Order: sequence, then C-alpha cells, then structure tokens
Amino acid sequence: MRQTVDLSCSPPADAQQALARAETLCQQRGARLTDLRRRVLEIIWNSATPLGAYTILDVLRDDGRQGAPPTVYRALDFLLAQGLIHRLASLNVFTGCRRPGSYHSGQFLICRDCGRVSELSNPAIDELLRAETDARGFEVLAPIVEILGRCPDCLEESARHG
Amino acid sequence: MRQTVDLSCSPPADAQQALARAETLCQQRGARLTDLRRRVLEIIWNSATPLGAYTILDVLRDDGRQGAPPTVYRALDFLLAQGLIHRLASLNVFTGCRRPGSYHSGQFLICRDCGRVSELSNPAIDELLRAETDARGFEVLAPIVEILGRCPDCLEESARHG
DNA sequence: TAATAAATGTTATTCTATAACATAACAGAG
DNA sequence: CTCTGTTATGTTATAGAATAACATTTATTA
Repeated sequence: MRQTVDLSCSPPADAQQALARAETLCQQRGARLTDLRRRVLEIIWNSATPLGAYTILDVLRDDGRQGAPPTVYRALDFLLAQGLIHRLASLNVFTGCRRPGSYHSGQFLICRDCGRVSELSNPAIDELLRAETDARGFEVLAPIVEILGRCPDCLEESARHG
Repeated sequence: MRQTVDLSCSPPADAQQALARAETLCQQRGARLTDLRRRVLEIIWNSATPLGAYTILDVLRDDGRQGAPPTVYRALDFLLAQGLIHRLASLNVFTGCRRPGSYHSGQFLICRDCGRVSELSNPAIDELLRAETDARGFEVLAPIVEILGRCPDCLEESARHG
C-alpha cells in the first residue's frame, strides 16, 4: 500500500515561505521553476513527513495532471540540483531543505515511528568528517548522515501507552 | 547490465579470516551459519567492492544453486543481524564488516569511481552525533554515515590521465 | 517567424525488495 | 528412534524505486 500524505504538522505558512524563497533563488540563478516543479516542491512542503516519488506522483494525478514516473523524477532532479530539497537515501524519500541558498548535504534525524525529520547542521560534525577524509586524501562529493531513531514525542507516547 | 564481481583487491586471506571469525562468533551465539549464509558471506568478502543482492544471486546460480531473491535477502538479513556485514543505503549494496563482534553501524568512505569502500570508526564522530541526539532527546537506532567521493588512487589516476 | 533549446509526455524496462505459502532440514522431548 | 515444533529454504508472484529511449510540446532567441 502506498504512503498517504499527512498534513498534520507542516503549516502552510512554511510551504508558502519555502516556495517564495525558491522563486527568488531560481530567479537569481536563471533557473526555471516551472509550474510542475513548483507544484512538486509545494507537495513536498505540504507534507509533515518526507514523501516518496510515487506518492508525489499520486498527488499530481489527483490534481488532474498527466504524469508518469519520469515526470516526478525529473522535477525532483531539478529541485535537488537547486538545493531546494534533500533526498534521504535510507528511505528513498524527499524532504524540503530548510536552508536553501547555501548548497549543503545536511544531517538528518529520522523518526522511525512518526516519520518526521529534523535537519541538523552541526559544523563540528562536518569538520570532523572533513578532517577524516583529508587525512586519507579522499575527496568528498556527497556526505550522507542519516540517523534513524525515535523522536522525543514518540518516545513519550510509547512511555505513556504500550 | 548487472554488476560484475571484481576480485582484484580482496585477497582470499581476508575472506578466509572473516569466515573463520564469523564461524566462531555464530557458534558463541548459538546462531546457525548455514551453508547458504556462509556462502553469501564468502561471496561478499571475495569481492573488491560491495555487491548488490542480485549480483550475489547471480553468483549463487553460477554455483549451480537454486535461488530466488528471497534466498539472498534472507541470508543477508541474517548476516546483518549478526553484524557480519553492513548495508550501504546510498547504493543498495552489501559489504563485509571489518570489526564484527562489536555490533556497530560504521562510517563509510565510498569511491564513486572504483566503488571501493573504507570503513572508518572514529569515536569522536559517534560522540558528536550522540551529543547532538541526546540534546534533542532523540533515541538513536541506526546511524548512517556514508561519504561518497573519490579515493586517493582514483584521484591520482584522473590527475595522470584525463 | 524560423531555428534551437529546454521541458514534458509516453511507453517500456530494469533494479530492488518483500508477501505469501510450500517444502525441507533440524533440535529437543518423549 | 520417532514425533513434534521450530527454523531454514524453495517458489511464485508482486510491490516499489528508478531510468532508458523516443515523441511532443513549450519556451527562447536569433
């Protein structure tokens, strides 16, 4: 069964702000934030949890749009290239970037229970990784840091009940 | 086209040692390292680079064994549970664990060009991540640290030629 | 407006992973 | 040793993620 979209905790304000920011950035860069790409970004931001490509496709189809997997993946590729979203490799899902503008790879805390994601940016972690790779003469292209676990809310929840 | 198995840099000695170690650990734990599971572990260790599940399946079939995807995935699940291999989420591949016995999640440097992987274990990185998650009341289940980049050999190679 | 480039539509396929159920191998109790 | 329950493996089918290849449309600019 396909993932459903949970809007419970991502206020539209966030989405609107993110879209406005994206608009500005793309304009500055001469990148074309088309209807489709904007809509995909909006779908991602409207969701409380990261979405898979096929879930996004379902929403597009609900919009009445035509679409096949490449439709979504191409839009996602664009948004990734612009640093407007991140891909979580461990779950094959996509989430809006909280700090677009400065390209970065991000560090993520992913809750196993509710699926929500926090994006950290701890420079010390970056520096340590950098030191480690420098020492080995390894050139970094894409660092991936994804911590799967349980968020405070879900911990408390499971403490109260079962 | 399916991945092919490159034996060029993983001396059989490593594999033999890893298998012996696995044997011992499983015996201590009362876990059953069956023919199939041992063979899958051996296939992984005999390869210079991490292997995908379907590549492993191909090798099993070359052995003359019967097999379907679940055959491989079940063996991999066992080896993962025993901490004898790691899964690299960013590439959907599996690699032998260099320090089995102490369950750990590992930090990996993955070369984009040659596909080889170095497993780090920098306690400082673990500690930083731990501090960050503790501060947020987030319970860690599975930290994933995978750095995609280019290894020294491939950097030198590309400096000499193209 | 014509020529070019960029974006999207469309069909098919590849790769990754698991569900569900059948059969076989094994370990311990009697 | 045999029965019995458990664990492991065989087997078929399907779900889920991603891309290849080519057609068509939309935008840009010369």
